[in-house]
Amino acid sequence: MTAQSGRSTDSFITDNLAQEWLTRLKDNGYRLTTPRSVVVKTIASSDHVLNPFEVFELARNDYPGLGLVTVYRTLEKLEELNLIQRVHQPSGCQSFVVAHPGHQHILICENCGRVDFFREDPEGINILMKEVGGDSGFEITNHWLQFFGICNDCQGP
Amino acid sequence: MTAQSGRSTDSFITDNLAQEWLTRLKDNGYRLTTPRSVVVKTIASSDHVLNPFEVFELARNDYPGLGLVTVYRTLEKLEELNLIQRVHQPSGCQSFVVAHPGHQHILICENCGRVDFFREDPEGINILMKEVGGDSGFEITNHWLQFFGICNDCQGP
DNA sequence: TTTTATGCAAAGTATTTGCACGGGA
DNA sequence: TCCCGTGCAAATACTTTGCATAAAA
Repeated sequence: MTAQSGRSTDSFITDNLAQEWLTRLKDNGYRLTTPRSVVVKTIASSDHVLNPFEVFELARNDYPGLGLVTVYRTLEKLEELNLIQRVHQPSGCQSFVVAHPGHQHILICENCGRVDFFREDPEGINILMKEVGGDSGFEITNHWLQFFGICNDCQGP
Repeated sequence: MTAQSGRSTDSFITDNLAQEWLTRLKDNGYRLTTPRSVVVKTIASSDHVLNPFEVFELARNDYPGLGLVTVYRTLEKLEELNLIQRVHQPSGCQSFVVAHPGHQHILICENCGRVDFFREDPEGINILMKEVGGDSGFEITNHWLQFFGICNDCQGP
């Protein structure tokens, strides 16, 4: 897989998202710098999972002087503010994507890394959680549900 | 969390499992050596997730000369033969546990790493998979469902 | 006897930390 | 001006590879 920005055709939304993230950073006492906003815009405008090096490569198109360390440090802050979330895949768990908080679950394209989110059927999962807890003696606190597949663009002709 | 073997009181079962794994290794052209069987027995007799270093520490109790590299190489073979599976947790995905193939899903104690497995309701998931696929245009090929909680032994008094 | 497995040491890879300098507020 | 953020380089953590020796078959 090659790194792609996957920029939405409606760039107004993603630019707004980047703006919102920058405000959140500022509100939390962090400064607004050029390298930081370039990294923020790169991630906020992508609907693909990106690992730190992919973010670095993409962001360097806009700001060649960027250092990989700054990418790591920015990812750390965005994750801390719950603006991005780490994505676990069979190949590893170094990639990040725009966070979708609440009871949303991720859907990942195995070919290109594009992600989509869906709201789970809360009843089904809750029933399953009770059953599983009862059988095992565990007190269930959390769950992960995610789907893998092939997105529309990656499906055959 | 400290590494624990979590050996079952009914050690007959787990000794059998280790024996079965050693036979599988042999059938696949791998030799039966002391370091290898010590590693195999360590993992096969544990119901906790274990990372390579934890396996190393536990196995060294039985065979002090063991090298960490042998642990890595044995884990590789056991994973390849689908006898163990990698476990993904918020903290990372370096840990392994006895594999439960088929439509079984994992339940992990956030405190001690003990695992249990449960069989999902295939109907419920299939329905959800169809819904999710339809909405997103993805062709769903696989899914992950896992629960986190506190096991019986780790719950308050 | 032949060939695989082992453990050490070295090399990779991924990520974090130390530090002097530059830029934001 | 003050002090946080940056990029480089070095350090660390984790995993894999090269190689001579030891052990299985």
